[in-house]
Amino acid sequence: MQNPPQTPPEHPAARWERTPSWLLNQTAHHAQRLVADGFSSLNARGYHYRLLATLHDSGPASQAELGRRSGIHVSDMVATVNELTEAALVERTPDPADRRRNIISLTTEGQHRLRRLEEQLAATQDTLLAPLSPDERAHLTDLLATVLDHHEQHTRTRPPH
Amino acid sequence: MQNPPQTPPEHPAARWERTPSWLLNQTAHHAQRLVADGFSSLNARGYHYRLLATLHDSGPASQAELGRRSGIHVSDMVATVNELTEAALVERTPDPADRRRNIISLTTEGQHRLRRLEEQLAATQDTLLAPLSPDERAHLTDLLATVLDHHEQHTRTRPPH
DNA sequence: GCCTGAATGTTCGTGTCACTAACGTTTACC
DNA sequence: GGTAAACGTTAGTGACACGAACATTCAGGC
Repeated sequence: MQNPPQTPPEHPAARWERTPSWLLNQTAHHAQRLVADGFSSLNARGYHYRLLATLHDSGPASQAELGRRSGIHVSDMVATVNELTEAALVERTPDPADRRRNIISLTTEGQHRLRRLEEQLAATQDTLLAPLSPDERAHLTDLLATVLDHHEQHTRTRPPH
Repeated sequence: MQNPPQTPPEHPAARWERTPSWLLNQTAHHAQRLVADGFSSLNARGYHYRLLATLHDSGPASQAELGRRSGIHVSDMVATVNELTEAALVERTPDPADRRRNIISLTTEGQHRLRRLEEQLAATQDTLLAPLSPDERAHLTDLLATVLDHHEQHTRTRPPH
């Protein structure tokens, strides 16, 4: 049901198909599928990468803190840490200074895996933006960032931690 | 991305936060939330709008055909039609010419509801793109459409019929 | 020091979108 | 007439994002 230029009669592309939110969601869906496919070839999914990257960027932390940094919900964090622990990519150690907390840290294996996921992700970006020139890619990124930033500031009345 | 001068200090934005696929997904997520919120104030969700709009655009059809036109999976179509039927926005009539099929058609109420959803959606677009100028909005739409078209043609090598 | 209130980790459940598998019925093709 | 396809339906999965509840542990006010 694609609408090639020569689609004459019936469906000249419904109006919602040119709606920014629709374009955004559809494009994001394609992007997500590309990313997910790339990740799943390494037995990972989005949350895994996000957690590993967050750990690599700002070091070991409690699950709650990691949730804040990565944007992963605390309850999803549990499962994510479980999975990564089972794969030995991450370590869960009780915090001696605060017995409520677990300290999550990257293992060496985890760092390796992160690197491979990152390569995968970079390759995916290229596939995703294939039809755009470098200038267009930059412009798209800028526009998206502007929109995103705007809405994050409007929804995130986040208390400093 | 934007490093607005006032970028919060703590986390200098992990690298995945500048990745096109990330920006796309996050922005789409905000968009989807805006849309969903707007729709849910009218007791609807995305599939409802898509089905109503598809019906309005290309007229009554079987569920399978509507699935093809709207991109809604056949099995989800069942639930969507159920819900809309229950709300009397749509009618499900057995096709006398083909007893496998149901013919789904818009009711008058359904047309009204569609109009209200459309108004909602239009308002949401404006909220979504608030930080962009008209030119920027058009450019963003174009870029997204380009990417989307490219990937739709690449993934949809679907046999027609 | 005690008590209250907050934070933490955890389990369970919800919602949306997308998609797969299976099944019975009905139609179409050869 | 028999096989293959299409149709509608049910049920289930997966990813992502949230909410509610709960027990344990810590921290601040008094």
